[in-house]
Amino acid sequence: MRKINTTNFSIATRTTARDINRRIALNVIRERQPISRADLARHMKMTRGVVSVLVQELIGQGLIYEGATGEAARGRKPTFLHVRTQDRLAVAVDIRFTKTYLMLCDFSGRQLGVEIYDTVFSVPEFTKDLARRIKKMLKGQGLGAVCEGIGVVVPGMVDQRTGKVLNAPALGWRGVDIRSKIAAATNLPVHVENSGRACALAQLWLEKAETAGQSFVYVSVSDGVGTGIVMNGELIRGRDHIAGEFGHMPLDLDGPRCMCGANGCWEAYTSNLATLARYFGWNLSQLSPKHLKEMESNSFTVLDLIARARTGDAKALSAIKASSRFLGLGLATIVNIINPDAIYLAGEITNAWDVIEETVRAAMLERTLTEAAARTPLRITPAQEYPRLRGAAALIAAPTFAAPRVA
Amino acid sequence: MRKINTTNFSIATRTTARDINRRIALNVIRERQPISRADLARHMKMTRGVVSVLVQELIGQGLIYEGATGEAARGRKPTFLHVRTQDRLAVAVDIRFTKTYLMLCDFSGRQLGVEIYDTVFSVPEFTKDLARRIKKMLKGQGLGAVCEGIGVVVPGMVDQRTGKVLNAPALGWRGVDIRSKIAAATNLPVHVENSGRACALAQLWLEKAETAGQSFVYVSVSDGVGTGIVMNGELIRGRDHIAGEFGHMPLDLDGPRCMCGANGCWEAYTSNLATLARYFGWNLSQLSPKHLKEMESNSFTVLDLIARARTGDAKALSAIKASSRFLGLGLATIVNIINPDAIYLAGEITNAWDVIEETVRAAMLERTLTEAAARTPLRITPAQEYPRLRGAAALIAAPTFAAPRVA
DNA sequence: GCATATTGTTCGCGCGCCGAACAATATGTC
DNA sequence: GACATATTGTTCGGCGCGCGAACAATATGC
Repeated sequence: MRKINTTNFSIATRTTARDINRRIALNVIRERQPISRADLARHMKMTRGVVSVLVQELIGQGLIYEGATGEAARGRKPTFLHVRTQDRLAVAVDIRFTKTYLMLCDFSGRQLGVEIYDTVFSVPEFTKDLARRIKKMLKGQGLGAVCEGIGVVVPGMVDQRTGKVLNAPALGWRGVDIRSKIAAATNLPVHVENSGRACALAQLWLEKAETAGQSFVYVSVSDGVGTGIVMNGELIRGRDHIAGEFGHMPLDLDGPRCMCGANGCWEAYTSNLATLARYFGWNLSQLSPKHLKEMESNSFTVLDLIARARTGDAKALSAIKASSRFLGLGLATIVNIINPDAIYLAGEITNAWDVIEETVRAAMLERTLTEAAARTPLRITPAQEYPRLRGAAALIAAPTFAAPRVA
Repeated sequence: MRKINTTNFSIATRTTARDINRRIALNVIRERQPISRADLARHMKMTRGVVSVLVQELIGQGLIYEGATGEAARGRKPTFLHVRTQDRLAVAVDIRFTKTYLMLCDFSGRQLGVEIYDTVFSVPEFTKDLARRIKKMLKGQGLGAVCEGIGVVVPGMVDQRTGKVLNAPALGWRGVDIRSKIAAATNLPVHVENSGRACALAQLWLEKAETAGQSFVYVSVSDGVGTGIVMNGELIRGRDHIAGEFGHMPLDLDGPRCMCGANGCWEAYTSNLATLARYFGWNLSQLSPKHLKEMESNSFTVLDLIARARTGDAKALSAIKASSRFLGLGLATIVNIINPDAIYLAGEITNAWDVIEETVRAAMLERTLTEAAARTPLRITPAQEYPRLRGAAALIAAPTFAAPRVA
């Protein structure tokens, strides 16, 4: 029951029906490939005649191609259709506090190359260096393949529409128009996104949909807590392109100081930093960026903490369990507000899921308003490599498959 | 950039284009009536020829009608079109702790009659009584008009899909299938919704859209805090139809006990009850339903408190300001999570907006992640009568105008 | 060789947008 | 009053497109 926006709508022209059906066909092929025209027609509940034409057009647009012929018990053998993703490339960039991650991948998300190097904080130098690396990376590829854009993930506030980094405290960037700078240096389209939303995009566009999970929240626990909201198959970006920041909802207005400047954010209770602080007895409120840098180089991570807990370190276990409880309390609030089909969980702490699940679930039950809501599926994202980078790639690949705007 | 759900989509048939355009035309007429065919064609950027046919169909369906002829400086005078709403009726029911509100209105939201009576807590008696009152109310109307359904608003958890009241503590109802009971007693279609979401529906479907405000949050501060989220012109209902409960996000995990059973919910800090409790020095944690009942009959409301504050009662002013600060802190979290185009505010406390605006804004700035976000428009809903009842009516009227499902 | 089954293509039909022509209706001007 | 002009609303041929049915292509089993 969506209301039509009478100040900004698209009427249906005589090509609209076909545009819609062609795009649906592309998506069905994408999810069920390899698939024959006849099967496609059955899934779409259309006649083979129409599907045949749709397929012809998609082939003409270079979006799909005919593969091998399949087997059939009787009758003519089907011609399999595949989405053309192998030779459509995207460059993904994930700029983080210590390291910058660079990946080349195709439109299906398959990795073709990864580079990790120390982050350069000076914007001009960073851009120049990045352009050089991308050029080199693309040269390594075969000729047929074409790079269709660069997706950039930044930890902080980003205006996806203008491509500006509003505020990325970890990098010390404020009001940096990173998109035009990289676009100018590489001569490629550039899209910029925040890390939490990027992960949600990756889940939406590059992972196999387990159920009809068209509404979900992605929660990534790392140094901070990044989140992205997907409703009805659409990433929520918001008026100022800063939507989705569950990490900074309060658990206690007078709680520990958070990186964002406020007090008692969820992030300040359940992030990796919070967990380590709890273990080592640090006062999170007094940690300066300098301390953080030292800690990174110190290189004792939550993964190490989990290992200690597994070998019987009671203090480690209690630090992890405390963070898990806060994790669950935050998830309960997400459930009360969004009531999503599922919540995806990522981050180092999920490696201890067998240890913490019970605590997380119990905490959720403490604050969810119904028992059914407390049973919201929690899906641990399998140690999929580089979710942020995959999200950056999804920024480039998604427009090819997105639903056309209608009404 | 919406992803197509490949397990549940609608292909475009040869009538889809017209279905879409007909519905768009209906909505444009609705928002700009009276309007001529020629004007409609200009607004829709279609030829008059097509619009003429669309209009003919809408008239045939009884959705619009031709009115008077308008004036034109030169040339043939236009025939004005109007949406037929006067003789399409809806019954709205708002069941609350002390009183039940019953309203008859047309599809434009115009009130034709209101009845207020003591709430009957026994479900069979309530139903029987309600059916009798509705029958009588409808008899009072002219013959031509037809009632197309009953919208029911319940304070608590409601599954809109099944029509069941999951848990309404104020009424003591749990697992009551109120929809089929009322439907059976009245022989009319019944839709049930939670109060916060109903208010959001009313704002979306029955109020003139000030801007292209297709994404907003409605916050209603009364005994509790009810909220509804509208994203891209669609009310968020969620997997279990309990989405939108910002009222129960925590401001402090160890804060005062809330009606919902958890501690430190936003509601427990900024609701009318919380404000009054602050003024009278009550301990909210220890208030039983019985106390609440007494307080209601006591009939000292937040409106009285505001009056006292205006006449110089410093204690009253400080109680109001304290609630306002918590209101702003909660709004900041809403902004960080949803980043809506606007937030609509309703409830008694908005009558003191001139007094509290500064406090609310300052509190928002404390926790919003960017300054732009802190400037999210706050729209005080003009003392529109009975927002819940209007939402109940919107439940019945909305399907007539909603966008058709495509792709 | 023939019946049968399945895939993929082609074609007539009717729906619906598009553009243009046309009818209807008004105002101004000579 | 005749005529030019302007605007609204209708009609009609052209063409895009889904739909159903017929047909061609291609396989298996007897």
